[in-house]
Amino acid sequence: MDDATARELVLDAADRLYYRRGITAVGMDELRTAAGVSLKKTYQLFPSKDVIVEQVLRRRNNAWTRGILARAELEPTPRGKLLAIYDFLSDWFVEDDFRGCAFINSFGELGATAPTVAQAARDHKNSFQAYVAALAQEAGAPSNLAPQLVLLAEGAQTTAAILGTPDAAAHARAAASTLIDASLSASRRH
Amino acid sequence: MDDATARELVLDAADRLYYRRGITAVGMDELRTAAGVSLKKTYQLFPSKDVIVEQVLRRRNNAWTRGILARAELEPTPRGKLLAIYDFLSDWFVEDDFRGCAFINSFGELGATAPTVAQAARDHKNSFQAYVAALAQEAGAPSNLAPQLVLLAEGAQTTAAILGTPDAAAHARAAASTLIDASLSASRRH
DNA sequence: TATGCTAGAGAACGAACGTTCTCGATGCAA
DNA sequence: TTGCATCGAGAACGTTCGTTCTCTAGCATA
Repeated sequence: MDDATARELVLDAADRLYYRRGITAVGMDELRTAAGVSLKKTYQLFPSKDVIVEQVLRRRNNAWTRGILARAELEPTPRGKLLAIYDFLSDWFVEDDFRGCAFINSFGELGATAPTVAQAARDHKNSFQAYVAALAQEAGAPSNLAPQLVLLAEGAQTTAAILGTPDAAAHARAAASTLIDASLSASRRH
Repeated sequence: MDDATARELVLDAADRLYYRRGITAVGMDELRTAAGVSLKKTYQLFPSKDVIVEQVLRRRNNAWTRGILARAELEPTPRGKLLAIYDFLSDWFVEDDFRGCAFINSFGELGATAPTVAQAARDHKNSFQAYVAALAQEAGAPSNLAPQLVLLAEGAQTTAAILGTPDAAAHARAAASTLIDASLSASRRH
């Protein structure tokens, strides 16, 4: 088996299992079975479980960014692109295996003891903040709008995960729409 | 030593350690040292670690409710009481040992494998939702305001925890103020 | 066929966990 | 003082984890 495909098999299985059950709950033995890659080869490709976790989180961040961007491309206006974030969340929340934001979950699980996990969560949230801030500026809104929209997205993810219902996406979208309108009309007044 | 005080010592120490480092990361041996209660006595008072976790979460929920209510009592109007939520968060976020919402963290850590932990998180979030909904109704707002305000509070907690900065409380408060005003003026128009 | 090489299955290892057990010390009733 | 119950410290137990090691089967090459 090719090294590259083995790497991918391991990371795919790790992502699925870690997201569904938590990182600590999934041992290397179970990962090996799910990936179909021997333990020996796995340790040839990755020096430790920590590194697998790190790379899984990096892939998750890329997938998130791609998903958000793909949804935004369907919308012509900055306002539409901002609201597309919540449409993206809405689609995600109804998926069978949705279990919240992987970064929030892994931060809660390992953030206090594993600095690389905490850093990955910070990086992810910072890059999302930057994305929203760029869109908000493009829309002509003052700089305090973006952090507010981010809070709605974060809150929607945790609420949908814990309560197990997807309603939070619609609530977040409605609130975001209100905040955007208020922000733009306020900036027009000055 | 009195049983009641021993119980309290154990739960106090467990709460502190679990919150700071995560539940799985804290063993019974460390808990015993921190609490100053022997392992034997601890297992006389609690049948298992799971039960300790359960009671710690219950106490956390009570403390949260008391804190929110105490802040609300300082405000005469429903609108003020709603915004007091974010003042409460603001005070909390700047505390040295703030590390996010214990329920979100423990849900991320154990929600997938420990049903009682997942249920405790659900109960906590539901009771908070109900509290906000009652206040919003008292303020004369339509029923879609409360879930939006809740999302801001949840998002602020995770954002402040992961980024390590307390700014999220102020952003949430400003957004909440905007949403309340928009909601009340909209309901007056109908 | 003989020989080296690779790779996978799973045993092995040391550490850490939750939980129970042992043992010696202590305090108190008679 | 003696006997007895209680208690804490920490050893012990069985399990699970991450990681490494062993052993065997298969395969390419001479």
